[in-house]
Amino acid sequence: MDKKVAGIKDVAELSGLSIATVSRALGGKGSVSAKSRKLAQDAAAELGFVLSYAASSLASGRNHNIGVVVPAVNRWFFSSLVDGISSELIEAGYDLTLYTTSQNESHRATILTDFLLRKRLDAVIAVSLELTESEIQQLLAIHRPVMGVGGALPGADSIHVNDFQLAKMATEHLIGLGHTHIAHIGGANEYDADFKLPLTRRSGFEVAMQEAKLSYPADWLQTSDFTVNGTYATAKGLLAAGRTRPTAIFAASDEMAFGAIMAARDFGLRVPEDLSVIGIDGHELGEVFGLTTFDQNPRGQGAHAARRILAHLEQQSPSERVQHAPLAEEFPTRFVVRHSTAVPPPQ
Amino acid sequence: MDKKVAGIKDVAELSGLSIATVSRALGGKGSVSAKSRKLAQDAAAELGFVLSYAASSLASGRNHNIGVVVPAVNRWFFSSLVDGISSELIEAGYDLTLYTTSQNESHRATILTDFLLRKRLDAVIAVSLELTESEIQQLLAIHRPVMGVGGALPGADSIHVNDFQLAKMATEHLIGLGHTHIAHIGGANEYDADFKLPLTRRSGFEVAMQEAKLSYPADWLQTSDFTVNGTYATAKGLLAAGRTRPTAIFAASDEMAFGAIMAARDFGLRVPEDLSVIGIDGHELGEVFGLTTFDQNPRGQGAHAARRILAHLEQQSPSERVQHAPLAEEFPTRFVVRHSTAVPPPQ
DNA sequence: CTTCAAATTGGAAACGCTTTCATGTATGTT
DNA sequence: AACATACATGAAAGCGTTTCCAATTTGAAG
Repeated sequence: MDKKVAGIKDVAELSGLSIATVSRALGGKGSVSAKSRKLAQDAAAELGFVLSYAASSLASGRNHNIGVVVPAVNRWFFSSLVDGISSELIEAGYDLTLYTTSQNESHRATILTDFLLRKRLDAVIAVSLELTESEIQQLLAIHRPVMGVGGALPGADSIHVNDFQLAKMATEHLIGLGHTHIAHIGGANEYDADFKLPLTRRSGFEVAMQEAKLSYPADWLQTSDFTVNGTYATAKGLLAAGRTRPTAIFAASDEMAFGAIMAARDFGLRVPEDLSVIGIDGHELGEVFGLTTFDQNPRGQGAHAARRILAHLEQQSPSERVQHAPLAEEFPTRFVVRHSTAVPPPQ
Repeated sequence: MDKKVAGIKDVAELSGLSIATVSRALGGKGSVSAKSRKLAQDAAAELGFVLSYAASSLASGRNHNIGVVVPAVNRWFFSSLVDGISSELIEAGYDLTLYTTSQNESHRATILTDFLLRKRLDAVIAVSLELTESEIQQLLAIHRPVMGVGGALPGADSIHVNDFQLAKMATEHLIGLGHTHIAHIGGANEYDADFKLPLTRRSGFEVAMQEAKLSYPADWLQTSDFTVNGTYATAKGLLAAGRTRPTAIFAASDEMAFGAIMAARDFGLRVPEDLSVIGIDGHELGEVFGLTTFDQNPRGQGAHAARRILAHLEQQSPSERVQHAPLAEEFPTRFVVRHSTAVPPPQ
C-alpha cells in the first residue's frame, strides 16, 4: 500500500510546474518566481518530498559534505575542534562526515582510499594528521580542497599554532618567576607520528632552558601519553619523595598538567606554593584547576578552518576552482595566567 | 591536460571486461571469477579509479553511511559514544555523518528534514535526543532504521541504562555507609528536554531517601549544567561555610562529581573523610579522582548500538526489511567503588 | 561424450536529480 | 512605440553506478 516515495516528478505534477522548475525552486539555484517557488514547496510538503542527496550529488557534482579526520573524538582537544567545525557546517548546510584514525592504525590507509577518495566529500579537514604529499595530491587531483589543522600539510592550506614558541614562552614564564628547577612532561614518541607536536614542544622547552643557562637531570624530561591518567602516573614518579624535586613543571598539554596537579596533591604538595604547573591548550577544566596556560581555542580553530574551507568551496564550481599557493596560517593564542604558577618556594 | 577523472567505463575498457563485471568485481556484489576480479582491480588501480558513492547510492539505494545525532561532541559522555560508534562503523565500511544539535536549538528541526531525511543515510543513531513519534515515523517511512541511545524512542529500537535504578543505588550506597545528610546535584530542568534524564536520576535519589526515611533541606537538591565548571560553582554554594553541610553528595554525573570534589577541596574538606561523593558515568578521570561511580561504558554502548543497527541493515534490502517490534534494551553498568565514599565523619 | 545446474558475463534499463539550451515573457530605455 | 535586457520556464541530455535478464561458460555427474 505505501506507495513509492515521492520523486521530484510527482511534485512537478502536483504543482503543475516542470521538473526543472521544481528542482530550481527546491534547490534554490536558478531563478524562480516567488509564486512558483511556493507552489513547489507546498506540493513537496504535501507529498513529504525531499531532494535526494545521492541524485543531486551525482547530477551536480556537489556533495555538501565535508570530511573531518581526527585521531580520536574522545579527547578534549579534538572534540572541541569537531564541535567548532560542526557548528559552522550545519550553519552552512553542509554535512560532516567524521573519521577517526587512531582506533586502529591499519584503518588509516583504508580511510583515505575507501572513504575520502570516493567522491562523497567536497573537502577534507585533516586534524593532526600527517598525509603524505601523494595522498594530498590524490585529494587535490579530484578537486577536493584539503585543510590541515594542527600542523602544516605539504601543499595544502593549514592552520596551526606556533607550538615551539608556545612551549618556549611557557617555559620562560616559569623561568621569569624565578624557577631554576623545571621539569617537562611531553608526549611520548609514539605520538610523534603526526606533526611531531610533542617533539616541537619539547624543543621549545629545551631552547628556553638553554637560553637561560639552566640545566636539569635527564629524567626531568618525562613523557607520557596525552591523558590526565597517564600523566598522573608519570608525575608521581617525577615527584616521588626522597629525591630532588623540580619546583615547576611545564606540561605539554592541559590534560597533562591536570594529571601533574593531581599527583602533586597526592604528595601533599601545594600548587603553586610548592610546585608551579603550566600547560598548553585552554582546556575548560583549567578554570577549576586554576591552571596557567596558553589558550589555543580549538573550538575557534575548528570554526575558522570550516569557514576557510567553505569560502573556498563556495567560490566556484569544483573544476574551475583556483589552485592558490598553500596558505599556512598561524592561529593566535591567549596567555591565561591563573594561580597554578608562582615564584618558587624559598630554598 | 589532466583529463577527466576515470570512470568505471574506462576501467572496463582497460581491463577488457564489461562495465557490469567491473562493477561487480569492485563492489564485491555478484559473482565474479577470480581472474576477472584481478583484471578489474588492476585496471582500477592503474587508473586511480574508485567507485563514486553518489552514483552507487543512487543506483543501489544503499549509502553505507549512518547518521549520528548527539547533543554535543565536546562532552565526555557523547564523544565516548561517538568513538565507540565510529570504530564499529569504520570496521564495517560505513561512513559516519555527525550532527550536533545543541549548539543552536533551531538547528534541530533543520537537521531532521534537511539532513536526516535526504536519503543520504541508511540509518540513524539518536543519542539523548527525543524525536517525536512523527519524526520517527518519517524516518521509518523511508526505510531508515532508527536507534535511540540514552533513552527509549517511541516506536524505535533503543539501548539505555536504567537511570532511575542507578540513581537509587548510588543514593543507597551512601545511605548504606551510614550517611543521613545527603545532597543531590542534578541536571537543570532546561536539560530535561531530552529523555528527562536529570529528572529520572533525581527521582531515584528522592525515592531512595524516602524509603530510608531520610529528609533533607530543599536546597540540598541542587541543579547545575552537566559540566565540571558549573557544578564546581554549585557545590561551592552547597558547601559554603557557616551552614549545615551534607556529609555526602550524589552527583548526577561524574563530571558533576568532579566539580563537587574540587569545590570540597577548596573548602579544605577531605574526600571521603569529611565528604563522600558519588557519581554516575564511568568517566576516565574517575581514576585519578578516586571517584566511586557506576560505569555505564558509553564507548561500549556506542559500539553496541552500531553493531545492532548494522546487523539490521545487512539483513535485507532496505525495502523488504522486516519491521519488528521496537526493542528497548537495557545496557549493563558496573559499580566501581573507589575512595570518594566512606562512612560519614563522627558527629 | 552428453546433459544439466551453477557460475559468469554483457547489454541495457533504471536510479532521481541538475543543468544547458532555447524559448517565451516581463521590465526598462530612449 | 520599438528595442534591448533580464528573468522564468520547459524539454531533454546527462551524471556514474547497480542490477535485472538473458546468454554463455564451466564443471560435475552420468
